[in-house]
Amino acid sequence: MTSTPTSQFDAIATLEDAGLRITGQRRQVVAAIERKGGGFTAEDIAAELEGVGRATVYRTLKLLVEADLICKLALPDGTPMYSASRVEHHHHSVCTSCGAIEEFRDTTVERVLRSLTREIEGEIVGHRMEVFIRCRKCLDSPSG
Amino acid sequence: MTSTPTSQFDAIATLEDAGLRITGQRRQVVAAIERKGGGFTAEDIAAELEGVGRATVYRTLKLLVEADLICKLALPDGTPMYSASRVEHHHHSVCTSCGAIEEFRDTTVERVLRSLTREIEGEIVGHRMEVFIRCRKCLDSPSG
DNA sequence: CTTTTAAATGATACTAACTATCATTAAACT
DNA sequence: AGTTTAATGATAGTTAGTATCATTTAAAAG
Repeated sequence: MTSTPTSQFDAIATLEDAGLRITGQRRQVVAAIERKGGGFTAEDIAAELEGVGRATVYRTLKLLVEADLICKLALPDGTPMYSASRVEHHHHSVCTSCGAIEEFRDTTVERVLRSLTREIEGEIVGHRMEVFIRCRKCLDSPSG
Repeated sequence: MTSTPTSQFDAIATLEDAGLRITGQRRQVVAAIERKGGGFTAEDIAAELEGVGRATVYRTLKLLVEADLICKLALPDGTPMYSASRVEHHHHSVCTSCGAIEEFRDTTVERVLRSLTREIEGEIVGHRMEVFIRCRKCLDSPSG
């Protein structure tokens, strides 16, 4: 038995707990996200689910981001990508060659933020950190 | 005599050194950026410089980003912002209330990246970090 | 200085990633 | 089953850019 990284039922249950209606479309979006390995775009999902309107896809992704069930991040040029969340308080590595997105968890990032509390005027309410990489697969490929 | 944080002549000289032509439009975009305090959008610049075409504004901003003379960053919702660079290897704090953007320099961030070298599969080629805050001015204002 | 030439510009149209509107549909509570 | 109100989808609009290409102009050459 393998682990269930992001269970559809978790996501659906979380939406339900938030007082939202569980519609067929929302189930389909959640299921489509689970089928994706790394990152994906909103248009990926919209193209895959022809029976679900584009507006609904965007609305559902926004709900999932707000519920911390998925993350919205950006490539170096600003192109938005989404990624299913597996662990809390993580950050992302993004391969600039193949677009693969991985989560990583590093407590030192949290330590940096605490040290910034002394350095930054004002109250820290959030942060974003992305590390851009050339992943092992791309480095090992013939085009190296 | 006050310091010249980002001198127009620096930016123009850098573009010139890169073998680019120094046009009136590029001078105007650089001058407009210098007049801005914190962050700004491409449309801010385009609206301010009616004599310069929108496409040229976007093209020039891209050149300046590539030359590390300005940074492109994003608000929590992904809205892109630009900010003139004053120091190297810095990161940004963005006030989620008033949009003020400040640079900060923290060597611990660089230390985190070095520690990630051991944790992340692949080669780190870049990173982005933004800290979202409520700035002192907004915290101190009546609406607190 | 004038000529040359290739880079830069601006107008226009286009794309990507959303967001607003609003009539219609359907969860889910009773 | 009936009611209510959230959710949907079609459409149009917005924001942030990019592509095309005829025209202009910086700057190198003569």
